[in-house]
Amino acid sequence: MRNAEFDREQVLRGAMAAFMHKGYTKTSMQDLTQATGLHPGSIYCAFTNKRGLLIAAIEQYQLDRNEQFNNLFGNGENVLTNLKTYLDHLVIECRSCDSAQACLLTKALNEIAEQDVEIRDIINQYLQSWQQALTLQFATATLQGLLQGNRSSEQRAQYLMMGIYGLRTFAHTHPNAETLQYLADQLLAEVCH
Amino acid sequence: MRNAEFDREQVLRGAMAAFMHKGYTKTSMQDLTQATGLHPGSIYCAFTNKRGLLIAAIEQYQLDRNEQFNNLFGNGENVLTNLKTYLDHLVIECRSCDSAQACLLTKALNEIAEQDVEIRDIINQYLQSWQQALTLQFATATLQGLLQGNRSSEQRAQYLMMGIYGLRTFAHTHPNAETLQYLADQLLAEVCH
DNA sequence: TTATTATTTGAACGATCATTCAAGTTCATT
DNA sequence: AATGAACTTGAATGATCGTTCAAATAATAA
Repeated sequence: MRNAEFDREQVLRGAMAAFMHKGYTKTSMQDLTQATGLHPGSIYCAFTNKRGLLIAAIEQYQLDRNEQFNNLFGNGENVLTNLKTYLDHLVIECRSCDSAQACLLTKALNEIAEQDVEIRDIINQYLQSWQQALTLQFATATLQGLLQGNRSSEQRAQYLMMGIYGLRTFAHTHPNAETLQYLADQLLAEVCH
Repeated sequence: MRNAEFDREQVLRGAMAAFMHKGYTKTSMQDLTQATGLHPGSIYCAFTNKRGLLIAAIEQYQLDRNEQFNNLFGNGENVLTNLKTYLDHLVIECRSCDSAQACLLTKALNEIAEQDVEIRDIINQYLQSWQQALTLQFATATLQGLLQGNRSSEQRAQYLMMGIYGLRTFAHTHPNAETLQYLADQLLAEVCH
């Protein structure tokens, strides 16, 4: 017997970065051997093929994002304050124009959703669980009497998801920082109304 | 001397469809010869290379969309009615899950914005002019006293653009028709407030 | 008609792609 | 120490990629 020598998380974060930078199709195995530090044979041994590496990278991405999310919203603070912080972080991320600004889930969804049903379903499942986590936050805020209006928590979460998707795409068009911040603030105000 | 035999618009619409279906990188020249009816040599003679064909297809896409836009908003009707119709059409387009649902501008922006500055700038210019057309509609509506609140027309247009981007991505996650329609209605209500 | 110039054709090209595999290496188990 | 199963290595593979080009064709100008 023998265990793998590489650090799986480190390898997947390298692959994540490569996929986010160039997109799935344009990222070659040569790029991936460089990004992961693994030789082709090792990648195929551990992840079956390039597609398997993408799926594993997407899973790791979701795990990382989930941890961030829980760290922020699990602090016992006011839900609305946390939402504000959450969107502010998003704006900062969108402003730093490096490739890590992209969300791997939506990037892959846009690129290969129509070509690969299995990957599309995996991504949709992750996005759905993300939306449910937001729904839960809105439900908590509702119980605390922090929200106006009579929309359901699910409706608020759906609208916020739509807004986050939109903000990310809007950021690609290179607006100035104030515009992005304004849109985020407007979105938050709308979703709490 | 001799003129080209093919119908340029027809060729570009075929290329558009291919690029929207598979994305730029995944669309092979073989796909493009089939989609356009042109042989490789003719494509290279007319559009320099695959990239040139994409640029021409993007231009044609913008021309087509622009014509649709002007046909709708140039009818002299109430601006808000037209905006409602506009978003309803968007929802229908998002619901029909065929590849034409995607916006070629945002699809290409997502895929190659970071890799190709020139194409990114071209797309951004078209998206900007689209936003300006919306700004003009909001300005008209403001003059007619149709809008509440004191936000600028440009701010409303930016928010609507963000919403449209978001709605398209959200549609990729396959929500039911009512959810999409709800989000569109909510977006319109918000942007007019 | 003839000369000229542009387009069309489609086979061929080198480059690069994802993938494979046989040989070498390593480590838990015996 | 010996065994054997699992991982690593990296060159090699066939397939496919975008692109080229010389020959054939067509249309305009002289």
